[in-house]
Amino acid sequence: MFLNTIQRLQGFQDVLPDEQPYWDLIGRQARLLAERFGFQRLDIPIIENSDLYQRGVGTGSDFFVQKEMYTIEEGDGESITLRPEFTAGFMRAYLENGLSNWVQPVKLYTIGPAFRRERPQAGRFRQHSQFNAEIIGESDPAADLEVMMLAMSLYRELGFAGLTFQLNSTGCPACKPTYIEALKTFLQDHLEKLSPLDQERLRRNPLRILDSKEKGMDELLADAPHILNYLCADCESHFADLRGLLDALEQSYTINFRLVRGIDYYTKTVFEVWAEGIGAQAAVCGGGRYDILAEALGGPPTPGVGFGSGIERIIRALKENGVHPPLPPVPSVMLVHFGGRTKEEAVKLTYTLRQAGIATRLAFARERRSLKSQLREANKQQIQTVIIVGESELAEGKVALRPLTGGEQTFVALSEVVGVVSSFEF
RNA sequence: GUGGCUGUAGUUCAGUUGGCAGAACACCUGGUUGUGGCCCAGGGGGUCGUGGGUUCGAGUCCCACCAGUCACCCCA
Repeated sequence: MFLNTIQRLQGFQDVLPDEQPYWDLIGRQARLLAERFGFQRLDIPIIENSDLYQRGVGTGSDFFVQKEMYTIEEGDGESITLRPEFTAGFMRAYLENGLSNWVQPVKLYTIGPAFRRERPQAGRFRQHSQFNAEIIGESDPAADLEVMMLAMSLYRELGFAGLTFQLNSTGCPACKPTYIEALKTFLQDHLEKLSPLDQERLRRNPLRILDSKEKGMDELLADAPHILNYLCADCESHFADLRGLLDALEQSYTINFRLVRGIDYYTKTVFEVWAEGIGAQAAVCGGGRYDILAEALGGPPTPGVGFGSGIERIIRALKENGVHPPLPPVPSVMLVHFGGRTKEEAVKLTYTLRQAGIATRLAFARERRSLKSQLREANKQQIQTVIIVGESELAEGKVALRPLTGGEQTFVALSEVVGVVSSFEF
């Protein structure tokens, strides 16, 4: 490498050709399934007014969350932010474009990059890509089921096992505060068992203690109050209905009362899909219901539920599961030549073949280049048939067709090349 | 923001008590006019992450910084 060349930013990645088959596979499968489930594509800007994410994510959420956003203060006083997630932007687009006047609910999906300024680690990058699906305008638990099953179907179709649903309810403004008080009271009675870190969490965001990784917390939290015992009637029946639907589908899930969200706008259902063997970041998908988000953005009360799934983590899980994507097609034929008039003829034939729909590679050479060198190139490119445009063949108005997959070299008239090559089954 | 581990060719890595910078693979060229793969020969490519220090001499020892990686914090 040359000295002082500009390098990639920390936490950003190049996706080289070798990796593209994974992206193609996942993108194709996600679009296919989303549309089979009746979701329509919505793409939103990568940059939005900072207020969207500050209000959406909530100033009452963690201060740290905002520190991890890429926010740019423009010279004219405008503040803009690279999207750290999709949900707030989807709700903004729903409100702004009058989607509440469409047949309800509206089912939308997208796929694209999101940005978070955090320290990279396994499966976490500063730019990552998400497949995102949302159902807006519907409070039926069947909508929760729908997005959950879309996520699960994607992973199944991609062909890996070892997946589990983690399911919980986070309540609503009517019942969540009561639960938080009960949890606080319990923890304060056991303050001496809390690490300094968890004592800090207790002050800042007590729910977060539930997914604490500090020692001894498993035992302590086993006796802690569970939110499911504190749900209001509405939240309780919603959760019961969702469980009933999952049972009816014979879709297994694990109730995880320690599954929490760090963001304010979540209500009722929260869920994740965990995959085995991808390190500390086991979740390939996280989602939930957000019935109070629309109001936080200044809109009318509008229920919503959805999930986001990190593509990089899916790829990581696929590799871990030994799933290999299909390889991309390579050019079927390659034109080689010896410069001069043979080069001109090779160039003409190349574009003629491509117009006929045949994937064609052209040998490049500023000077006369040995046939050996050109054939070596063709071999490495896994070309199936080489078309040799040589002086002697050209003198008879022909070219040589050399199959690299075995078989005899043949000679074909220039005018018949397209027809003959088209008849091959590549 | 915090901590562990790791930084030598495009890649994976070796490099002895401090003494001329290496291998494999990959890439390029050639092996008698223009015939691939296998084989053989040759070639290009490195401020040894960066900067300082110790030393006659540092890839090697010391310090700082940077980057990668894994974990924590946080996780939309």
